[in-house]
Amino acid sequence: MTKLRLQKHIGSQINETGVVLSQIVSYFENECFHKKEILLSEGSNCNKLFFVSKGCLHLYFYDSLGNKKTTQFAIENWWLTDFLAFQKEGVSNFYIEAVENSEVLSISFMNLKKLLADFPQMEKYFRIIYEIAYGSALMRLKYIYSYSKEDIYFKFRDDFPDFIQRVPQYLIASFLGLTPEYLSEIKKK
Amino acid sequence: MTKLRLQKHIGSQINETGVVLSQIVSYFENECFHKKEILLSEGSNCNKLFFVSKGCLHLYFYDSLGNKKTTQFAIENWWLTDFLAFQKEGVSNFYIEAVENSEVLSISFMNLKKLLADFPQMEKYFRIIYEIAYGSALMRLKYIYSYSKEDIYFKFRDDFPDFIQRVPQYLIASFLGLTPEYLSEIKKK
DNA sequence: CGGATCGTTGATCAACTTCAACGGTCGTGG
DNA sequence: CCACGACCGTTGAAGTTGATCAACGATCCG
Repeated sequence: MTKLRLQKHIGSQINETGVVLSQIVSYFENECFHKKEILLSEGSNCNKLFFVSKGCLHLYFYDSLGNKKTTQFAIENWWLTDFLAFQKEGVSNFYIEAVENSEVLSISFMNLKKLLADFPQMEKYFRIIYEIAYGSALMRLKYIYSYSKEDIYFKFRDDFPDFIQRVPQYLIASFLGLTPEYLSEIKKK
Repeated sequence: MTKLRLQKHIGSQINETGVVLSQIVSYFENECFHKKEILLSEGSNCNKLFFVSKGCLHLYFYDSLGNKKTTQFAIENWWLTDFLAFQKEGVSNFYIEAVENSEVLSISFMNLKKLLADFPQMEKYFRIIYEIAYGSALMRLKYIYSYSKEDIYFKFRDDFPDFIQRVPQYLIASFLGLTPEYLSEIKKK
């Protein structure tokens, strides 16, 4: 049962009985996606928040030259959506696609509001989730401002060695903000 | 009374009586800093969260070449700290400095925990604050990945015209991740 | 007045991109 | 089971963006 993973994760952040936790996860829907399947398209309304219980997703958009740019990955225990669109229930500029066959829990904006109203403890959970996500976004910005692209790659490789294995190189390149060709050149050293 | 600004801001996000709101803001301390004064130093423990009620702060660090890099500004109604260090009550790698003479409300990590325990409604408030902050960090990352430095400057100038006026140019340059010289060249056009 | 601070200018240089071509691998259909 | 094409990584040459460095000007303030 893949909801167990979410239940555990919530339980690790807030103090609640198993009964309450299982009520909470009942607000979520279980969905499976195979590799390359699209969960969210540009131009469509972003009204779902995803929790990855197995597999890997990525969030990307097309820049003005038509290149795909990956800005986020999400693996097990991570949350993903186009947060900007989700917050205002608006149209998204992004795509979300499965990098691997993935199992995902999803919740609609409406149901999330309902969940937060019914279980105010969940405000704390999401406060923590956003806090961590914000912290890591800032860390990423700091890296971008601090290091050359070469160093950024090395840092990433050292910090997330499993990621390098799991995700094709051109996605890594896109995520780190450099071209596949240049990444290839860096790797030679 | 500068706490009024915070009170209003909290009131705009969560539904509470004036009485409760004024209890909430009583957890904060009022502090004033003059231009260039330092609120947080690298190497010191980051145990305070700041809310700007008047003025402007910036968060920066020194890169490996010894250049100051500004990663965040905070003006009225914004929260600022080294969130990574604050979360784990750890040592900071950043400085926070007043760009202008500023009035700030501060709260220690301990008191924030106390506040959240005493007024669980505040979890919602901070959930929203982090949600917005995270959204804007992602937007910034998207800009960095999408546009040339020239375009980033133009976007910034169009989106935050008052900022350009208020903050010296070399800080803008640092924040946008380009050199003052290059920014100068861009402006010529 | 004199110094510190900030913005500007132009020359040189390095980091990184772009483009075009090639080679390997994997999966699918014949 | 083989052959083909799609997909992905690699290579090298040429081109661009933006950084660096040094010098000069302007302004502000004590």
